[in-house]
Amino acid sequence: MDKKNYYITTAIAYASRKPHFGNTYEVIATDAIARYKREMGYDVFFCTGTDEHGQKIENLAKEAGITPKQYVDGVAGEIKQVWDGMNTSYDYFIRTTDEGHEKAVQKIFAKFFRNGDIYKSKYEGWYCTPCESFFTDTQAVDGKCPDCGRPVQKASEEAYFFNMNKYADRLMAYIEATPGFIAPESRKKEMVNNFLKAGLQDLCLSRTSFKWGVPVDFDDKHVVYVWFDALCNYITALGYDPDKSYEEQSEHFKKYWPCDVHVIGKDILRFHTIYWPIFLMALDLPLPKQIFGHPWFNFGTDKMSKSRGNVIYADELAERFGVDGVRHYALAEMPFNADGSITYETVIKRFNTDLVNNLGNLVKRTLDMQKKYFDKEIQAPAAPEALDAELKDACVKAYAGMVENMDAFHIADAIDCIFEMFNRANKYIDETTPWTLAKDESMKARLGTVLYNLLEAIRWGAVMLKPIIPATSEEILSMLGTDKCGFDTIGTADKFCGMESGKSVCDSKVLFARIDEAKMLAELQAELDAKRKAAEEAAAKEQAKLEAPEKMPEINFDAFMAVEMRCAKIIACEKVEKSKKLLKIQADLGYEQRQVVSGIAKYYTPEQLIGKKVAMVTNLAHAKLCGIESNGMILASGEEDVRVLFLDDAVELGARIR
RNA sequence: CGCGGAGUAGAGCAGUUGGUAGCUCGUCGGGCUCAUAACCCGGAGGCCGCAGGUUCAAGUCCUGUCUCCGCAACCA
Repeated sequence: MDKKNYYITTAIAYASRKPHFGNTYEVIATDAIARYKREMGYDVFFCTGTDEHGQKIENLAKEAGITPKQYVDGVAGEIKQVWDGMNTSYDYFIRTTDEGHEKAVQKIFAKFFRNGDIYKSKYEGWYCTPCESFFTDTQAVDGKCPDCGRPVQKASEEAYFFNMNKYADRLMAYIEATPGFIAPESRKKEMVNNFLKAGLQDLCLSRTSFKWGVPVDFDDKHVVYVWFDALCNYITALGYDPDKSYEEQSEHFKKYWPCDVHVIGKDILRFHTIYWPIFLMALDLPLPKQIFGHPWFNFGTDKMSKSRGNVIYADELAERFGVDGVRHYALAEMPFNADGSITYETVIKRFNTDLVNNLGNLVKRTLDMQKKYFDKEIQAPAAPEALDAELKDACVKAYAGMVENMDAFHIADAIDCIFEMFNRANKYIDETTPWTLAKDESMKARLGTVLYNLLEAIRWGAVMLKPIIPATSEEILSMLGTDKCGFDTIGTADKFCGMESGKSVCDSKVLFARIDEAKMLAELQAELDAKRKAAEEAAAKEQAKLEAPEKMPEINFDAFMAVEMRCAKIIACEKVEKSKKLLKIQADLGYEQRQVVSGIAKYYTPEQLIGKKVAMVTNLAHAKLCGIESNGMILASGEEDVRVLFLDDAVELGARIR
């Protein structure tokens, strides 16, 4: 192999709805890395795509009155459009509904079953449709999903399970032996301490409760679990053939697998650092070299969410700031290890400061002087001075810093290095005062040299910006009239001579138009308010719908009477440490005392409860919550706004309630 | 005592192996006029969460403590 290969992926986007700015960040960041690696001489394969199966999509399609396939075709198209709009240079866009992918997933599943990694058993638990997740009794009784808080349904189904523990030790050894496998480092500890050391549970890999998924070909009641289906994209996108060993795979596959880096959101690290490597071990394939869990963008200090009406879309931002305005903001503003924050104010500030004032103005003032003083003709750098070396050094330093940071995925720091160099160039103009030189005919050679150095510095900067804002980079280089565009034309002091004297530059253009901050902020704020209002109205509508709740199956009188409810007086109550939701309650039933743990800490303080009489279910199976014994249940209403059912003080302790 | 991260100028952040506390934005003042009221220079503004300790010397090491965040657990 005479070329270094580099395989990089994003997580595939779930095709339930259009991705917001936070989702789009991942693709932009991955694109910047992919472009950077290409410039560095790697043969890069950059893969992204859409995850299109699952009950949630089946439901959304049903609501829309179309088939799931029609639904995902629409959304996948929308996602692709956003990715394309952001000028992302993916080499392959995979959809999990692609025939080749589905076939391969079926074969992998069957192979696991043949090899004994998957066994058939029975699953009983609670299922949250939006989250596509099963929960055990201890996780989700009382009917709510621990992740999203929405109701879960009781589900019992025959299912296929993957024997995780068979590979846990090997995975642990791999993680320990591969520094940087989980990045950033802090995430590694979370995964190892919380999951691997605690012991893995076997993962349920099939579903029978809905149809929209890859069917298990030897047992067609089942469809494959969406996460399994989705993770496989990383190898099916390379044309993985489950019937062959690694050595027998296609040249294309072997060229790029194992993957160099999976860029993913920090929220799905568990799937990528635990389940995915284990699946690969079961396939006898080499493991990816690195999983990079990037942080998320918040809106100010809040999470972006549709219900809050604060969702920002990349393409809408691009209408105001241009594609490169959005790319630059996303890449420059996101810290490496902590969540980033987007506000309209910072978007405008960064745009004006970096792109308009520092970069755009530098290019324009330099080109305008070249035109004014030399009719655009590039002069030979014939009259050097000590000052010139400082500018040259700044360029060399910027390149070295950019490379170091990009290699570590510290994209924002890499951008800082580049803009610091532009800053130095602006200062150089002040130091050399070309307009003064222009007044003295004898300084003509010096003036030509100064402008040459400036043009060259701009060329270096433009080349360095290729991975970040490719369209702008290209535009600057074309204005300079140069074809020296690659990383190989910059980097060391001896290469500070790419501009060719005798050639001409082109007319300057305004690269980024200055934005009136107050004016646009007012516009954007008005839009945001409108969105908020719409979200509130939608929520109100939703609320109105709830007046006719879904009916539960009828039960007979005996079934109802099987629930023993009695009046109890709360005699002591305290918060459960380490828990946001739980109160530990001692209640007196008259004939005995009970300890009950209740998840109402958000709504009641202990003082509000002590001395009150409440309705208690007394024959509920006891359980442990956060390690604390609970023997009963305090009745309360509501899901979002919980209210305890207090009883009239006249009710006798221990009195049966029916 | 479940695991881990963070608390530094008005805001957002850097501070590597302990040795005069920096950057960006904002703010105040000055300079320049090639340029998109852009560019350049300078000032003000911090007892580096709190309390102890080690040291000639601590944002940086140790101990304790408070607060915030992530993961896990969790609404009987």
